[in-house]
Amino acid sequence: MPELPDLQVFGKNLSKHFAGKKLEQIKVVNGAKLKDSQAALKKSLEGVKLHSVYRSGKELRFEFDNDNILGLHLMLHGELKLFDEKNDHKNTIVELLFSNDKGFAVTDWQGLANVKLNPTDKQGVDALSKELDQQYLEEALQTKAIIKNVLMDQDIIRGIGNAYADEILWEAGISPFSKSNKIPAGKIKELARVIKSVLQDAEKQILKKKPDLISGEVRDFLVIHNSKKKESPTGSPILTKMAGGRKTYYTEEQQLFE
DNA sequence: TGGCATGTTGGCGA
DNA sequence: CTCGCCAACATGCC
Repeated sequence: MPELPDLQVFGKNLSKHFAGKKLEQIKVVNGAKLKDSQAALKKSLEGVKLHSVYRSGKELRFEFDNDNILGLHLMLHGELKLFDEKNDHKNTIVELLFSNDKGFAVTDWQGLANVKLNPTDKQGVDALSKELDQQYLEEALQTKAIIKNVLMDQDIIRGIGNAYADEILWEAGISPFSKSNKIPAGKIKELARVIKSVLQDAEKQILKKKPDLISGEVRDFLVIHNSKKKESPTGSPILTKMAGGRKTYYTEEQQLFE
């Protein structure tokens, strides 16, 4: 389950491989979760040059020269497989073949990964966008919901998942179970800064470790949401508890506002 | 060995 | 109406 920093790296690497290439063929192998038919995808995209690949929230976007955009959501277990690697792609959802005889498959054993033609953004702002600032956060946190659920709510902030929500809240010194509307302005300011720094730093770490990453995820550098670690960098025992149906990693160092 | 891990959606109940 | 929780989706991994 790649998260935002992984997707950021995938996007860059996919651009490297395929930007400027013409899409020869798009083939739907498992269309169960797709809103668009294979015919519609072919009509909109085949024969058109791929302009660029970028990330938006937890999606990748393939922007074509005719202004059509193919959105890709990998969900929990989706993977990208290049054709010039091994070719036994099980559980394929869709395949894209480009003009240089190369291409990639989107696979998912659970069948949940999906592509969508010209997706519309949810109302939330992207986690790395400049719209996500202290002021936006202050308004978004006018709710009784616990802070971790707000950070993961894609209608409020797009791109933060379970693992990075824990990392961000530890770095900001805020308990994940804090009531959002009880967090003081100073902490919100800190949180706005930390969201960016944690995500950007993670991308740097991934690029350093796996510069060509296009599938899977790198997360052994996570300091809190990491089952191999017993203590935070400052020596506090890492605790776990369920929240929002997910396992939450945190420590007593984080201040609880309620 | 089998419990755990991941995101989204939609339904339920407090 | 708001918020938290749960099931469903279906498999590989340590």
